Amino acid sequence: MSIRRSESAVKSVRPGAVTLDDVAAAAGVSPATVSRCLNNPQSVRTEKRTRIREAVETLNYVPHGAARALASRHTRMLGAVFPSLDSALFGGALEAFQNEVADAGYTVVVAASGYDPERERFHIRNLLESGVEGLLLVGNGRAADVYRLIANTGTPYVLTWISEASGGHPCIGFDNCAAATHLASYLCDLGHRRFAVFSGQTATNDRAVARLEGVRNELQARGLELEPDFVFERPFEAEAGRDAFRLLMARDNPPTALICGSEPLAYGAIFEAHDMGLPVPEQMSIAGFDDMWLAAQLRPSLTTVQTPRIEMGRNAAHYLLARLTGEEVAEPRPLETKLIVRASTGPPPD
Amino acid sequence: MSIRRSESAVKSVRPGAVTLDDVAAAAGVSPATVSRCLNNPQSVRTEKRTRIREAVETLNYVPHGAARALASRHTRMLGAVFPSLDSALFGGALEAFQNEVADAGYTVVVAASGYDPERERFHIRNLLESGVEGLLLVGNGRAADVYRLIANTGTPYVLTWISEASGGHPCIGFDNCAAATHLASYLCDLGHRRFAVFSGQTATNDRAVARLEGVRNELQARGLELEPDFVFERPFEAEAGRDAFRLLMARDNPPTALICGSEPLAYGAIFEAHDMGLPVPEQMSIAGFDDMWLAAQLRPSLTTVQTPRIEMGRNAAHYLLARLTGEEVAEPRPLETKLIVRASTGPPPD
DNA sequence: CTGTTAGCGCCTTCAG
DNA sequence: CTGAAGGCGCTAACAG
Repeated sequence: MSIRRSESAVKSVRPGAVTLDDVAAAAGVSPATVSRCLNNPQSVRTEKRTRIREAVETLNYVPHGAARALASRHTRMLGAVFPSLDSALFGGALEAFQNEVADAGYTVVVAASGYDPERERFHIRNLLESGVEGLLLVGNGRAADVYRLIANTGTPYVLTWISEASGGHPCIGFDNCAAATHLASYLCDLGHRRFAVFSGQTATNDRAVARLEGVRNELQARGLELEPDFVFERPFEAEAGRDAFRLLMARDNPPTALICGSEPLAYGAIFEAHDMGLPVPEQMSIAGFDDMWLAAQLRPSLTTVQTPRIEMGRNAAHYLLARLTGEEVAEPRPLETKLIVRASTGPPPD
Repeated sequence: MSIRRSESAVKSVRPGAVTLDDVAAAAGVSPATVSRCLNNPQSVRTEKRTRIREAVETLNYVPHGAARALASRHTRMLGAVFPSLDSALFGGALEAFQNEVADAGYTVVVAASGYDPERERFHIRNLLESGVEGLLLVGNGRAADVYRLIANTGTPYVLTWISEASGGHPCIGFDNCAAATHLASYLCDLGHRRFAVFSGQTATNDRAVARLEGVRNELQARGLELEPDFVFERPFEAEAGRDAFRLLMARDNPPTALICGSEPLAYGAIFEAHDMGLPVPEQMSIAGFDDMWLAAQLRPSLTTVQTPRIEMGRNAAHYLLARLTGEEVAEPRPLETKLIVRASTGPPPD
């Protein structure tokens, strides 16, 4: 994360670039008229408009974003910092976000934090400096000074993947705790009484914390308990799910149901169970979180909680864009999750 | 893709933002000194440096990127346009690219084209306007005028996922044709003589074209032929792989080996074969392309071509950054691919 | 509808 | 090592 700025200056990025003045000269109008023509064509007489358009064409004029931004006080850029980008989870949200934002003539500056608060802060600062007019973040796991930094620039922001952050931050997401509770409740109803959880890293992932809490709440409400020995914190990878599953099954008196805080962990558990010859769900029910495409294709197919990742990306874009046009924007309501019951869960073995 | 620019102006993005002049006043030095202190601390006496740093802290000064870019002619932004972002394929490359770029103090502007040349052109133009100093693109499937547009701004660019584009564009990638040939050769050596290919859409994906050509070349060299009926162009989704596989197996005298131009298509084929009760590889060998994590976890595990997506992202970053510092950069050499033989391929049934 | 006039906030010579 | 001065390319009032 060390910044090595290039030692010395470099030849200008756009050496003899053609400017708006060049276009004006070529079209025989004033620079101001060209500017208008570019930003609000209707306000320019048709004849001049076509002349200007021709000049733009022949000169291959490309407006200078920084100059435009400086004068207009609009960068037309939105920023997004995701924990990671190498899966369809945040990738899907990013793609949806980008698509919406592009339709409004905005551009997306993106960064990946790797679930590291320090890197997230670094990136947020960079995005703010580069002038993003709005910011999409994931979750609420960051220090107060980061919010102060954002507030200081007056940049609108939105927290995705959660539905209510203490401190009154605008959120576009779902209730992780409730979703986990719902899943646990379903499993309890099936008759399970001993549970394991494969969780994300609670130290840097408040969604993981909430999901774990949701499970605990439900168990407690039923007079059950989640044994510390049966909770595994792991990175969100199938391989990690396999490892954890192996450890879990080596314990005395293993549980009959496993709740995974993310889908790759559940995939790994199912794969490992398969390799161990342990029948799912007959000997062990396994459930996940997110409902990626693989969940429905696996055998057994995975019971999981459907999570609105596309919707979050899209709605976050709409929210930020609305804030930028000065609209009064209502506090977004939590998005729905849906329990998708498939073949990987069933009654416990008698 | 219609642009609806917000009707009317909006209150300034950074209303009463603190400027470099404010910092200068607070620190009792000239603006120029503050600027130096920010960009080249060594050139300022230690005492003033600390005074300036304090002022920056207490005032919560955040530099104004657009102003800096306009004056210095450096936006410190790089652009990237990928076909899609909702999988670990391009997502992995993006993440690697972003990480490298961030280490150099740069920021990444990203867009997804959805494999649509028009949208790609639109996004490339937008990125150039927003001032990216370099551009990562995928493949070579675009009209000449897009390259002219880029050339006109003098922006360095690099084409990833391919190793040589006609027209002498700098490329950082691998030889899709050779990789496919290699894979086909391996299957021929196993004794297969009748092949099917599940390909990407050749109209908008030059990597898919090259892979198809690679297979054709090898077959031809062996005196074999790829029946047009056995070539399916599909979007890169498992579901599409399932569909195509069902169609394929409904044909008279189906092939004994299937080569998939992307891994999701291969996953789908394997899932469908499983559901049909068709043993893989005994009755049908199936191979893919990319070696994502699932390839090794599937049963049967997938024979596939490992593709350097992380390396491409990272190298593209290094290449562009080097070009920006004015270094003479050698034409990058093609990256390696590797045939990973697993359990989904074997000799044809007698 | 169009041209003129001032900057936007910062960097970067150039003197000192 | 530091300050003063000019301008990067464009937009946004303001007149006309």
